[in-house]
Amino acid sequence: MSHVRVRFAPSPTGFFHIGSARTALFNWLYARHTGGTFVLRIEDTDKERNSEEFLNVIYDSLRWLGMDWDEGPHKGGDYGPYRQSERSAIYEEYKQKLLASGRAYEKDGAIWFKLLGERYEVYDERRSKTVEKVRNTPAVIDDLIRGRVERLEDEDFVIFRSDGNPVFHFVNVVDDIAMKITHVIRGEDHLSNTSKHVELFRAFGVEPPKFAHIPLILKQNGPGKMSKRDQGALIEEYQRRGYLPEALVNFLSLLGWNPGDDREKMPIEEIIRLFDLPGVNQSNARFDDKKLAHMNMSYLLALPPDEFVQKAREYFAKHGVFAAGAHPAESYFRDVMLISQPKIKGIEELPAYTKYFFVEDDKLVIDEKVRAKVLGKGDPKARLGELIAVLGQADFTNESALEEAIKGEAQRNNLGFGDYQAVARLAVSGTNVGPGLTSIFRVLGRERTLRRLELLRASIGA
RNA sequence: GCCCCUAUCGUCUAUCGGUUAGGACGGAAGAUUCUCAUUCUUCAAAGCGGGGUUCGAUUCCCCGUGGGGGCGCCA
Repeated sequence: MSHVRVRFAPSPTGFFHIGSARTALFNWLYARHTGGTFVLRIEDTDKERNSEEFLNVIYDSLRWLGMDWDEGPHKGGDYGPYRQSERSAIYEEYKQKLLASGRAYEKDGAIWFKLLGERYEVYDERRSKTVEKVRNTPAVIDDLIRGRVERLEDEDFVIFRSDGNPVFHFVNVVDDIAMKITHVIRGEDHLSNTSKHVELFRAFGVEPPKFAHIPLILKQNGPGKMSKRDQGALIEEYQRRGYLPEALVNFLSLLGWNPGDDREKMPIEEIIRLFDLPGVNQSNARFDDKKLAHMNMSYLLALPPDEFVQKAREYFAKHGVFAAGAHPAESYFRDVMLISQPKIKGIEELPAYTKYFFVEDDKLVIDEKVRAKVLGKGDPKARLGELIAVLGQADFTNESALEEAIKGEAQRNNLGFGDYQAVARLAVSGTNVGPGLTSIFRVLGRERTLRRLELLRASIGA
């Protein structure tokens, strides 16, 4: 097969939609799978909404997700420029071709594409007016996912607005020709438009590329496809919330595609190796944030310690968790994060989950409901006293030594570890959930652990 | 209104005519664990309806129905 060239052609709207990300991903995967070229082209013909900021949203999101482009902005290439707003001369040239061959004409100040065939008039109910139609033969769309699709294009359509700017259908086709695109992989919402595009390719005397219309992502609740307003629709939201891009990419790759067996969690190299267009589903997929969250947790648990701590550090910094000048020591922060890693489902849980590690002992906030519950049974004051006594000599650098020490004390009093766990946890963390108790002890250290135990004991009335 | 695509557990999906219809998320129950989470075990849960084709249809075809999309001087 000749060299594959695919493109992702977003328009800068200020958002990066999850559906766009999936379209980009399938293009990128196909390019990487075939050793082809992934082109990034910016469709910014609509001058109303267009700014550097909006462009950066696209670049940032693609980079964050790990989709590097081979040609495009910041990269260059032999078929530039890669922003449609800079390609006017090329569009003008192609417009002249159509004008010269009689396949375009002017009407109402706009330039229209002319279909071939006998003309007739018919009343259009939807637009409630009479329109001119053409007895055309159906365009044949050779789709790698849908198979052969025929669709009749029977009305001339505008290719240049009266303000002189070309429209989407025209620039899309011209650029695909000029950039020698071999495979057009895009959402199914473009399938009906494809007949226009095929007509244009033919009018330019060019064989259309292979098409692959991928299923859409439907909103989780309610009818219709996912739109910007829907919960979970924007890539930047996942970025902000500390999702792992590898997890999001893995999840997205499985929305409308699968490797043909039961594998789900796969490294990107594996996905690239297995991905192919004929394996893409034909029916739309409903978004499922629970499954994404699970995938994210799965990746989080498997993250090497250094990387996990790095992610946590970035998240804390980005969200200003620590007041300026109040950053904890690096090794302490690391210890806290690493004992929390196996317990959480997402990076975003970390600040709340670990907050008691970063307050002064006497400023520890105790959850009142938990306090009432824990102190309401047994003899908490006695247990705290026993703990304080035994922990005075224990080795705080060794979690199993701590555990043995507490178990030994429990045995002497005919009790179990559990009789100490809840009250001790309340004392050091102010809550009833968290990392292993002895992990908390080790990280807090003897001095702070004992102080917190003392503080709680002192607060309990005789 | 016209046109196009589509249809397996609640959700994502496997099955390339013959299976006790499999897996995952979510749900339920249980086990493990110092809490929580993880992990493990078990359970409930599906072929939209009607016609064909065939010895045999979830699988192929047709018609309904449901779902989705398109029909701009938006992209």
